[in-house]
Amino acid sequence: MVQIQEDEVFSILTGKVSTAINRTFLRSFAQEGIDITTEQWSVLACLWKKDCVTQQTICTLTSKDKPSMTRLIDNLEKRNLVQRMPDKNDRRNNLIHLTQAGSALQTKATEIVQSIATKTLNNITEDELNVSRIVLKKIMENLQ
Amino acid sequence: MVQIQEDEVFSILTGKVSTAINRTFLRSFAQEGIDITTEQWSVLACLWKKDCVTQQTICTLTSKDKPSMTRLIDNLEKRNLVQRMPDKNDRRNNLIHLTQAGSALQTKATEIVQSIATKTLNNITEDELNVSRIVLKKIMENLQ
DNA sequence: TTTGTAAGGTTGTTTATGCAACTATAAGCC
DNA sequence: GGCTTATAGTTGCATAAACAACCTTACAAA
Repeated sequence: MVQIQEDEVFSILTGKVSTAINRTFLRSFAQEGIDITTEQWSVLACLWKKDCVTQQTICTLTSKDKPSMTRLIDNLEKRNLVQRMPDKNDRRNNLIHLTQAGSALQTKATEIVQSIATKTLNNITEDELNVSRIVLKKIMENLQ
Repeated sequence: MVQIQEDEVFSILTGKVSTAINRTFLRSFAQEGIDITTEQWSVLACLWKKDCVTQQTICTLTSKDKPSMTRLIDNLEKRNLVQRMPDKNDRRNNLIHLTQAGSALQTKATEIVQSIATKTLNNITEDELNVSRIVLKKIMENLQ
């Protein structure tokens, strides 16, 4: 049995790492004059790959629940970055559509995220990164 | 430069892993009839090691900011798990003191956390874990 | 001793998560 | 067709994070 106490792995349990990354995200976006949160970015990132999908689809892609998504989309609509569209084929669905402003953010935001990733992963070797990928994948499977 | 896109490392950026762990925490505690959140647990865990410390000390240990700590302590006081005590030597300080109920949780909660850790890290080798420790440490330094 | 500054905490606002309960629409089954 | 069940989305409530602004107490320097 793996004994966990007081080490770096422990801190992932307490959310230290993710809140640190989240803070960096928020500050970097704000610094560049982009007024969105990390979570809003994660939704936009889905739409930049494939626009006009249902809220449920985005839920699955981002591992968020339906109420969270309702409110995220609410906030993105407030900022005029996306728009809810009715689906003629299934009236239960909202199709989430990027506005022009939402599309326009892609280049800049992607640059910022890339630079955060570069900074965050500085000094970490390709091998270490590959092991981490495996570990993260196993963790997600273990939590299924 | 490390190119980040669409992989497991990416998902740590989006917070997927930490929210999944957080969900597991909440459910496990609830299932065992312990009505605390992950964040409340992280505060209690500090106090179980050393009781009667200032809020600021706990902030540092948990990497949370002062307003977050004020409210966490508020909620822990509501549940009668800790108590704010005045510090005679420096009246700016609140010394946070475990109640009997707060102390009593330690054994059970520690068992639960240990079992979550075991489940979460299932199938991960000692070597992989050690690399992950290094990577997490580097990430925290990079974000410092 | 007075004044400036630093440190510990609190409060307000916005955003987000978890869960439960709810509405509306769709689809399968008798 | 009518009933049941599943799916998509919303709302309410409690908790938590980030940041800014604020109050109180301590301390150091002029």
